[in-house]
Amino acid sequence: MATTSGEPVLVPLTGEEEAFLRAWSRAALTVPRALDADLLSGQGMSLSEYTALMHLSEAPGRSLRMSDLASACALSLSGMSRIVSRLETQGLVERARASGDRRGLNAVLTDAGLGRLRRAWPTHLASVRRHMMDHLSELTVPAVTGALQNFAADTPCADPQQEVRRDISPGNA
Amino acid sequence: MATTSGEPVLVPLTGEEEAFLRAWSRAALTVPRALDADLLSGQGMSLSEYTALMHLSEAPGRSLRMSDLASACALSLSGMSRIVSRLETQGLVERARASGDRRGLNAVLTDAGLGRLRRAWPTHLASVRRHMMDHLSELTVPAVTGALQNFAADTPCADPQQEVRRDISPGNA
DNA sequence: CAAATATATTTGCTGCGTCAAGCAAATAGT
DNA sequence: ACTATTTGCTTGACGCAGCAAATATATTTG
Repeated sequence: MATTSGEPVLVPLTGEEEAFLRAWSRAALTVPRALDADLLSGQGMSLSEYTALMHLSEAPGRSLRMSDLASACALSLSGMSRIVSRLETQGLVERARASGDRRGLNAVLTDAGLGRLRRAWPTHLASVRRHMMDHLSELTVPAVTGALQNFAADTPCADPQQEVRRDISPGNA
Repeated sequence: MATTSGEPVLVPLTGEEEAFLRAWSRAALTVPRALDADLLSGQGMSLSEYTALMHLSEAPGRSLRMSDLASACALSLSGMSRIVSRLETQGLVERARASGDRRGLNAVLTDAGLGRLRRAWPTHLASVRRHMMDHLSELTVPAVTGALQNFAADTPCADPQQEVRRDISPGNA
C-alpha cells in the first residue's frame, strides 16, 4: 500500500463520507452556538459555565480539582481557570485549597450554584431536544455514541503542560 | 408539574440520549481543534481558511459572494470578511466587485489559492480519517448524516443583518 | 429626482479560549 | 537539609469570531 515514494496512499473519502463530514462540520459549529445562545438568552449563562456546573454537581462532594474539571469539560486548564473565576464572582462556585496538596485547588459547587444549575436545566434540556435529539431516531442514538467517543480521542485539550507533547513533522510551507 | 401550569412537560433524556449528548459535546469541541491543529502544524493554514478555500474551489468560476461563502462555511459574515482578508494578503483569494451590484463582492480563488488547497488536501484528508472516519462503521455513516443535517438547522449563522429571506418555515429539508 | 429604506460588506469593540510565562508547593537528587 | 525538577494553577498577551454600528450602493417612494 505504498507507492515508490515514502508517502502513504490516501484514499479519498467516499461520497457518503464526504456528506457525513460536511454535515458534521456544519453541525459542530452551529449546534454549540445554538445551545449557547438559548442558554444565554434564557438563563444568562453560557454553555461552558453550564457544563462546568453540571460536572461539579455530579462529582463527589460537588467538588473537583481544576485539572479534572478542565478535562471533564474538554477545555484547557487556563480556560477552565477563567470560567471558574467567573462562576466564583457569581457565588456559584468556590475555590478550596486541596487538602494534602496545597498547590491544588478544588472547585466546589455552592448551594447557590446547584440552584442555578437546576433552574437552568429545563432551558438547556429543551434546547438539546430541539436542536439535536428531535432529529435523531432511537436507533441511531446508541449506534453513534461509541463512534463519537472515539473521535479525536487521543487529542489533548490544549495547554500542553497538561500532557505530553506529541509531535509530528511539518510538511512544507 | 405539568397539567395546569403553562410550562411544557420536559421529558428528561434517556440514558442513551444522555450518553450521546456527552459524547457529542466532547467531540464537537475536540474534533475541530484536532483538525485545525493538524492543518496548522502541517500546512500553516487554519481549518476555517481551508474550508473557505474548499467552498470557493467548488463554486462556479471559483467565485462566491461574501454572504454565500459565509453561509457555506457556517460562519458569520463579519468573520468571513476577516478570513477572506487574511487569505487575500496571502494571494490565495481576490475580491472582485460583483458585476451588476456594486455593493457586493465576490471572493475569487486564485490559481495560487487552488494550488495551496491541493497541497493542503492530503494533510487534511489524513487528519479527517484519523480523527473521525476511522472510528465510524460503513453503516453508521449514512445513517447519521441525515440527522446531522437537521441539527440546529434553523439556526442562523449570526450577524443578524444577514437576515436572509428565510420566510415562513417549510416542512423540512 | 430627492428622500427614505433596504441590502452587501466592513470595521470597532468585546468576550472567550489558547499559548506561554510565572508562581507556589511538592518531590527528587545528593 | 538544599537545590533542582516537576506539578497545579493563574495571568498576560493574543487571535478568532460575534454583535452592533458604520459605509457604500440599490431600490422604492413621494
